Amino acid sequence: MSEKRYDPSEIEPRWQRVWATERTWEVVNEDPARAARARGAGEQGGRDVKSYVLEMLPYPSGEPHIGHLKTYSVGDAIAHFHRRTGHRVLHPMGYDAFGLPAENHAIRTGEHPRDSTAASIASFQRQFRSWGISIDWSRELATHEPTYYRWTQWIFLELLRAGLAYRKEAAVKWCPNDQTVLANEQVVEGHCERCGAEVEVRQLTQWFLRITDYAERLLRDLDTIDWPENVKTMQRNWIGRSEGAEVNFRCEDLDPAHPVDYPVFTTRPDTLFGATFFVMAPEHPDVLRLVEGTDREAEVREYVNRALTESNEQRGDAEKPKTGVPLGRTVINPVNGERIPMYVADYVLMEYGTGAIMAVPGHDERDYDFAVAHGLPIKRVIEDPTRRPGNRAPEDGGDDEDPAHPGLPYTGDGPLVNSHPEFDGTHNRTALSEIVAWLDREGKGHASVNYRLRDWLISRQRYWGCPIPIVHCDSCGMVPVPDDQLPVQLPDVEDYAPKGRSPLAAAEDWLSTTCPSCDGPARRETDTMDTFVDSSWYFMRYCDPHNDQAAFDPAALRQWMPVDQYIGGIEHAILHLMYARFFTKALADLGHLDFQEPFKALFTQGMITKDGAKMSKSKGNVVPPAAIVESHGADTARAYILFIGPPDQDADWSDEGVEGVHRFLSRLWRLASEVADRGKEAPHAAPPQAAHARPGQPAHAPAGPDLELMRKAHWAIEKVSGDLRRFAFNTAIAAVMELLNECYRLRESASAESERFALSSAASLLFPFAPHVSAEVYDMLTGERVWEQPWPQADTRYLESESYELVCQVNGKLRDRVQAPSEAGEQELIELCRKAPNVIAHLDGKQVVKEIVVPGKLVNLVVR
RNA sequence: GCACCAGUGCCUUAAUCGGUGAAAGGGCCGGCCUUAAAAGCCGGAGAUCCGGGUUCGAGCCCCGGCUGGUGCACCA
Repeated sequence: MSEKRYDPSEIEPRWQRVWATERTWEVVNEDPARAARARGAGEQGGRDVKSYVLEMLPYPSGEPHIGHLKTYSVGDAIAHFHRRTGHRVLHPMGYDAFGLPAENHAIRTGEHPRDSTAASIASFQRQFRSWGISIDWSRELATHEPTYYRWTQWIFLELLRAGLAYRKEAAVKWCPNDQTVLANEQVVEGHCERCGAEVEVRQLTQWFLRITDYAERLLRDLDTIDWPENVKTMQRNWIGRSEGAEVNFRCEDLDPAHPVDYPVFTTRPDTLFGATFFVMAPEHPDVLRLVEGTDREAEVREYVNRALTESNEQRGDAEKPKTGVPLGRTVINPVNGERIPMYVADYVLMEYGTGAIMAVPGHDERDYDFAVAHGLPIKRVIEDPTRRPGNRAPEDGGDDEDPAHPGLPYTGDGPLVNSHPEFDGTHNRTALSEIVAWLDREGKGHASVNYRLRDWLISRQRYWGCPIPIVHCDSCGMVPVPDDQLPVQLPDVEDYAPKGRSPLAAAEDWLSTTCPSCDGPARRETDTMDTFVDSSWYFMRYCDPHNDQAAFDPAALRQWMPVDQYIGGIEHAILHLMYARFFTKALADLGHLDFQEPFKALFTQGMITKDGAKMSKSKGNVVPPAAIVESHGADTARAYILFIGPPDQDADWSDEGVEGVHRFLSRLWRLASEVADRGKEAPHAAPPQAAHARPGQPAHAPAGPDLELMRKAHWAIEKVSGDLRRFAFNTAIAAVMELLNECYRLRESASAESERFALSSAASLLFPFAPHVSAEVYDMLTGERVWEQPWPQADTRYLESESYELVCQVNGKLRDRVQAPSEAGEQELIELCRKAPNVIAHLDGKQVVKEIVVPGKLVNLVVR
């Protein structure tokens, strides 16, 4: 027998060279007129139907890790499948090159971030090529290149001109370790998302993007896109829409002639009559004014200072007892004129609503805790319809319920009580809208919607980012850099170490400039942008990557956008995916685009773990993809990572599993060489193109082992096609394994022609997952290039047969099996079943009370 | 605490509409081949988290519980 062995180190570079020299995966933009015609042609436009397949761009740091291998293996499988099902596929690659890791590396080593980033990008490029990913390299970009960030700056200025970018002083999250501010989204449980340091609060003047203007649309349009439900839910929660009312509480204590109205936001205006006190956040600007010169001042000052210096984590702990101090002032409840005492307490947040709340301890758990701790009155204003008077609440609450306030706090629905004769007895949901209407008529409040989403803070006091194109002039103030002077280039600096201000402030030559407006002396803005700004529009740049007149030509975007299939990690469910949607909507409003959502469909892949734990350098359990490619080849690495489990779920890496997949590819290759050799001895064998032939007449009607093999092959075609459409790559690969097992089982008995057909079909189906060995095997068997072949079509005649095995059940238990003709009717099937020997035995002396027939499957006789 | 997802051989996964005796790979065991081993080929053992319900029939649907994961969490 042949001594040849499956050798990926020889096969893989050979096919990679073909794809590189022939530029197989490049697509060119069509001229707009033709593109418009193609769009008009609609779905059946065949080759002209575009498909934009995109994986989230990598952050180039060090070399690619196993997560990258998974992302691009998934994306490449989809890209190949789309190509072979008649789409023009755009599948580009780029690098999210600005960011903290490169800068931190520079601080440690002095190596310029540009150099370390370039080295890392080179390593990513090398490995992506060695994995055989089908990328259109002609569109490659990196966000740190001036040719790219010039347009990032232009977009910033567009947003500024539209009033969507602004500067304000605010209490912001500050990372003491990275010495920079953070976006809300980058603070995880009070710690910096990147370095884990505990985050502090600082008052700083910072740049923001007005994403909150888009809260409603970001929420609503989630219904228009094909994304995983859990990602949509996370975005909905993050946006946090609450419907309620804004209600004014009047304070006459300072100056009765000039009362002050303090608005509060509440989702429960139906409980207004139960408000027994009023609480302000420690940051509320009026807190100190309200106590100035009173005997409360000292205590309040002390409390506010303590609250402000407390870490987020300490303050945010929901388990912490409710603290606060009285202000010695009162406000008037607008619905009943009652004067209720004012407090300052740190459980009220300045950033949400108005920074002040009405407290309804009878129907809110936090207010209840506070009232109990401070001896404040607790009033029931909503009856619990399920509660029996005198009865303890069932099970829970029986022990820890406060006997003084049975059944409180109660947050459910029910009729109003103790409120107002007009509302008592009305169901609270009805009363709610009536009370809001009444407030509105009286000018004491109005319906209102609140969002949890905050504006996006984009300033970073760091070096390695996109400079903000603004100049500060003593006479003109803040002046945007004119478009024709972009980009504002990032200068070189000596010292990257953060000192609480941007390292750019030390670049004297760069810093001092002239005002574009008055030509007087001016200083440049020294903050850089959050890297999420860079990645919020890169998918558009791919459509027109070399344009030096504009960020992109709208006509180019019309050809490719939106992205048809976006692929990336679930960790970007909120940050990147929300920001990119915001940019798209803002740019659409400014007339630069004509679509509202950037990513039509999203696939989020799960994490690869090792021994159940996240891979990390500190744990020493990283599996570098390069090592697997080296030892087993890229095809094995790619196919294994897709075979390991459903791609949207986390999966644990196993070295044995890699061996198994390698063995599978090896068996495919070996049997294919054997069959190809056999074919040479029998040159008259028909070229096995049956997979693509119309269901017409086969050369001969296969029978016996040939028929079995043909059936299995067509079954696999059907199975893999369906699995690919639903991203079930693991089961698709398993189906090809089954097909190959069948090829081995029947290799002595089936004809060379059938074997060839089955094996070339297996290679064709495997191509999206293991392109090199599939191309090799297909070439050996057919002399054709598999990627130029259309996706195989299952011949339905092989999927059904003239007879099948009918399952005969008695009382739901399998008793026998008989052959039944496919076209047999129900009565015929019942007769067949009743005649089955083992069924007769079980029917003995019993009466059949019911007959259940599932055509094509079974007959169940119910007896008594 | 709330929400979502998941529990199938030793491990990782599969099982369209509820319809056969639960499938694949790895691991393990045995056989063939070999002087022997590896590789290869052939074969084997081995599972639906627990308790109820619906049904002629439940891994699949419903209810309750247990376990694990993820997200959110003082958002008024």
